[in-house]
Parts: sequence; C-alpha cells; structure tokens
Amino acid sequence: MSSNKKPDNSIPSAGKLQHELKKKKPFESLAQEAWLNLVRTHSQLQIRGERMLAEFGLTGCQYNILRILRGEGHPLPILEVASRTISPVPGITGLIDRLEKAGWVCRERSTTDRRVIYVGITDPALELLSKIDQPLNDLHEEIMQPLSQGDRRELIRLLEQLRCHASEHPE
Amino acid sequence: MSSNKKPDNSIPSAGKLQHELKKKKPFESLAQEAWLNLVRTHSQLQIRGERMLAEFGLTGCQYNILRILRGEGHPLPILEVASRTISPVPGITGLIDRLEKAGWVCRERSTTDRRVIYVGITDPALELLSKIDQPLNDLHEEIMQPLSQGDRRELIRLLEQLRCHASEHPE
DNA sequence: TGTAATTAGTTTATACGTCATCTATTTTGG
DNA sequence: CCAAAATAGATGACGTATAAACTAATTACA
Repeated sequence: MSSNKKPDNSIPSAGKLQHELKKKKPFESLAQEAWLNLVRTHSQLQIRGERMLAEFGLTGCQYNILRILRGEGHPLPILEVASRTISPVPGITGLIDRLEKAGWVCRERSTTDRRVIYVGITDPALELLSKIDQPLNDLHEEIMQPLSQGDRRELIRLLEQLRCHASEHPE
Repeated sequence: MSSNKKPDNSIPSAGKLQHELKKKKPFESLAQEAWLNLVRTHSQLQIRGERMLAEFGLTGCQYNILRILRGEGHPLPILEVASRTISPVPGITGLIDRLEKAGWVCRERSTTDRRVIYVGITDPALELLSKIDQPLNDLHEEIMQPLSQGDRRELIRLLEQLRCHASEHPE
C-alpha cells in the first residue's frame, strides 16, 4: 500500500472525543480516531450493560454463558462453551465454578469420554434469564435509540467489515 | 460428541455474527445485533492492540497512562490521570504502582496541597513510547484498512452519536 | 503392546475493572 | 477556632482476561 495517499484526505475531524479526552493535539489519522472511538464507546456502553445485569446478581460474562446454554438447549462440554465466549480456556474454569456455586449450572462428566465435562443450565437459571430478557432488550433499544434503523444497519455493516478483515489477518 | 444438528427452520436475517456465535435463532432486533457486533468487534481488535503492546512490556492500560502523561508534558495529579482513562479512582493506584516499579513514572507529593500526588513520566518511558508510535499507527491503519476514508468518518459519526446519547442518559 | 502425541480441563500467577471502605489532608461554617 | 464536610488517594475483596505449566484420559502409531 502506498503511503503517498493524499494525507489531507485523512484529516481527522476536530472531534468530540478529542475534547472528551482533553487531548491537546488532534488525532493523527482517521484510523486512530476511529479506533479510539470504538474503544471509548464500547467501554461506556459496556458499563451500562454490566450495571443492569448486576441488579440480577450476574456479570456480563456469566450472563453470556447462561445465554449460550439456554440457546443450545442441552449441556455442552466446557471447552465448547469457552469457544463461544471471548474468554480463553483457562478462565472458563473459574467462571463455571462460580456459576455452579450459585446454582445456575451443573457439571456432569461424560460417560463415553471421561476427560469431557458437560455443563448444563439449571431451572432457576432459566427463570432468572426470563426475567432479564425484557429489561435487557429495553436497554439495547435505549442505547441504540439515537440511531435510525438505517444507521444501525450501517453500523453493523462497518463493524462486520472490520471483524471479517481481522479474522483473515489475525496477525 | 454428537453433531446431530437438524437444519434450523428459522431464516437468518443477516448476520455473519449469528453464524460466528453458532446462534440458532436470528437476532431479535437490530439494536441487539448492533450491540453484539460492537462488543464482539471491540474484543477482537482489543486483543490485537494488547498483543502489540505486550511486545514492549506494556498493557493497554499502562500505555494509555503514559500517552496521557506524554501528551500533557508535565506531571499530573493521580486523580486527573484517572479521570482521563476508563479506570475509576480505585484502580489507578495499582496501575501507578506498577508503572513506578517498572521505572516509567515517578510520584511526587505536592508541596502546596499535601493530599495531592503528582505523577510524571520518566525519560526511559518517553523513549519507549517513541519506539511504539510507528508500529501502533501501522496497526491502526491495518485494522481500519477495510474501511474507506468515508466509511471511517461514518463509523466515527455513529459511535459518537451513541456515546453522546449515553452520556446524556447515564441512568 | 507400549510409548508418544493429543485433548479436556485445572492450577497458578499477573494485571485490570469495580465496589466499599479507610486514612490523611484541606476547606468550610458556626 | 474547632468540629464537620469535602477531597486525594490507598487498601482489600471479588470477578475476569490471559499465559504458562500441569494432570488425567484418550488416541495414534510403530
């Protein structure tokens, strides 16, 4: 790729984020500004999600696991659960530990391959999830409210492009 | 291990993400899909940033603090640093501790208000940062490469709208 | 058959986000 | 001038991300 691109093509906006961060200098590139906006926006929204779930005694991570188990409808091997979350293998053990101690999942060793441990969701957890569904949907709507339906599609498209590219060039 | 999947009757509305997550049902709303895309994309990109910084012995959080201190050009009160990062007050202490132990910042108690502790960046840290600048910019460019300049602006605009709304309705 | 390689999962260690609580130092108000 | 409120920061506890090293069960292969 040529770095001879008209640099002025990419003059970053004198954005709101620059002011939020009390940055003295404008961003060096649109790429950097977009990156920082993504990070910043994510963390703001993440906090709201976590707070909502905390009212039900769950962390975002725990909620994700329960959602996966509910969606699947039957117990899954622990590593299969891990592969569907962000958390890598080692972290999953403690996560399942805490969920089990709270009575929301149960472990069950496979009879055919004794290395495998299945995790299943319990009825109380299903009940808990059903109570969370509506408030969480409401939160998502509330958060996305400033965006039109078209804007939401556009956002999804842009993010998908980034993710798609990233998974093709993991380095 | 059984892969007895019956073909799902529901017609997936759009998403690659749905497939990524092995979700059986499509998303319930654009808001939810956009939210999940944001979370997922962020975590993928975040990992790449962290890995790059790890090669220089820094975490993302530590790097942020050093960037702030370099940008400011003079020592800042600890709480001022905290206010410019995502991390709230309590977490900042340990962060500064570790940075200090590594020799990248130094603490200095204010003479006028003895409650205040200033944090300043050291010369070795400045040197370290200067070595990181280029690779990090390259990474940002690489990550944003699939987006045109116009798309980048659009992404920034959408994210700013979300953040702006969120900060007005912190709930 | 017996040993090496794989695979599933745990343990340990470091770093960070978040909350509640604590100390030390101003500042304020009667 | 002194007690109460406010402020700066530290501490401790819990949950999570991440990597490295480990155990135990299974499979591959010579």
